[in-house]
Amino acid sequence: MTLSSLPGFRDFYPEDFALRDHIVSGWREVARRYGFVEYDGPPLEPLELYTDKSGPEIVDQLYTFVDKGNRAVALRPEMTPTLARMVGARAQALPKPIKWFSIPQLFRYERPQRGRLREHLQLNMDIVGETDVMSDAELVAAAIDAVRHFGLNSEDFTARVSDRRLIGIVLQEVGVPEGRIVEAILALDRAERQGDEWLAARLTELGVDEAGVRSVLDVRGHDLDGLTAHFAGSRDVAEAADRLRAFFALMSDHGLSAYVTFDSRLVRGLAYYTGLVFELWEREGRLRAICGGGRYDDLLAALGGPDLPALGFGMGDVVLGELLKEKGLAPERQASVDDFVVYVTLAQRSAAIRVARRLRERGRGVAMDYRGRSVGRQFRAADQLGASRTIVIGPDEERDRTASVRDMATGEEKVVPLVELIEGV
RNA sequence: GUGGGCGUAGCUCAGUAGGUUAGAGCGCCAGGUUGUGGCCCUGGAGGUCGCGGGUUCGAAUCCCGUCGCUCACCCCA
Repeated sequence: MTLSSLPGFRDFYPEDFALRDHIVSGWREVARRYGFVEYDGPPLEPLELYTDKSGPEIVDQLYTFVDKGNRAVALRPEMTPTLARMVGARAQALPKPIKWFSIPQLFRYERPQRGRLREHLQLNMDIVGETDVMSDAELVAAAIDAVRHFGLNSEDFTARVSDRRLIGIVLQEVGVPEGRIVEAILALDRAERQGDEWLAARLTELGVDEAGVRSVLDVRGHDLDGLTAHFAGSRDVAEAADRLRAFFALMSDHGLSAYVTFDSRLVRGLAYYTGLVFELWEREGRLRAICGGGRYDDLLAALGGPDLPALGFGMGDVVLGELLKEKGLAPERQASVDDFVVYVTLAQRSAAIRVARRLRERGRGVAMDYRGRSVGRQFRAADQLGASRTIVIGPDEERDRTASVRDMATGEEKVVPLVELIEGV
């Protein structure tokens, strides 16, 4: 048996599953606290759901095949098209804002690397049907809490925030033609990796004159005030900046100011964002973004869904999991057993099983030895399982209807009547 | 898709001027005489040295290919 899992796919051994479950239940808890409700869709979707509206690079990375009914199908690479369809079907009936979350397993055929596999779990939280800046702030707050929940704080990670509309207006101010704003925005995104020279050349290509290019390079990295000061003459810039200021004021109300910073260099690669964009990053490490999202007011309609404003984010379990392991915040193992019931001789086995049953009925996690090994070995097994108590049933205990209960942490042991043992749980 | 590094037991790693049955620690299993764990002692299981081919009398050690992991690109949920 030499079969291994496919590249980029994971086997979850119990200790791995412990981390996965820790993350997933933490996310659920945070989503619940923000008033989001959970939904899910099929992992397998019609291929057209993605080919029609998604970019070619996404289509290249799709897991696709033709099923036995001769349908072209794909494993879902993202959740938004499914969300658009589901919300679309009931758009009229659902009270707004619609606050839904999901933790789908998503698939993408690409080169696996640290923090990026071909499959991952991703928390998706979306708000549909609301444009107020308060929804922007609450969504980012939820994203931050979805990381803070695991014990990370503002020394560990930070949220970079920007606004596509503001950046678009700035680009318009410096002379990018109306129809090429999106291209210029994507160029800004690539410039993070390609450098200023590349950006200058690209902007020139897009029709920006020398002064405009200099202007863009100047304001890259400026804070919000610096940016508005630079374009002091523009009412549009001032207005767009005001929304961001309101956003930061709200983040302060959420008590999360320490986490958020405006970053004019952040634009995110996806073409469909129309306003707020944000990413969560580990402060020091070389890991990828923990999370990314933003406002996409036109996307649902573009996907054939309802014409409703929306915003959302995706947060993968892979990068977050790496980070938790790095910081020593990952659980070592799944919850251990509560009680280990020892039978001293085979004659007490039945009595011991009955005790175990009563304890289980009370909700205790109980384990026993199967082979009647020596008491010493049974204790060792109890220790290995991390039992908090070991309950010994021997001839004396059986006769007296008692049990010897040993606290495994302190080593303290006492004889307790069975009734008390069971009722005391 | 492109380039670099790596690939020996479940884990962390030794082991090259190529030479008889490939090692250690941890972990696992069984004992240490049948009523008590964490320590200790003894024994054991477990490896086609990633896989395939080549060079050689002989390869874990050299060469080629391939797969996987990883890092940097590319791209990004």
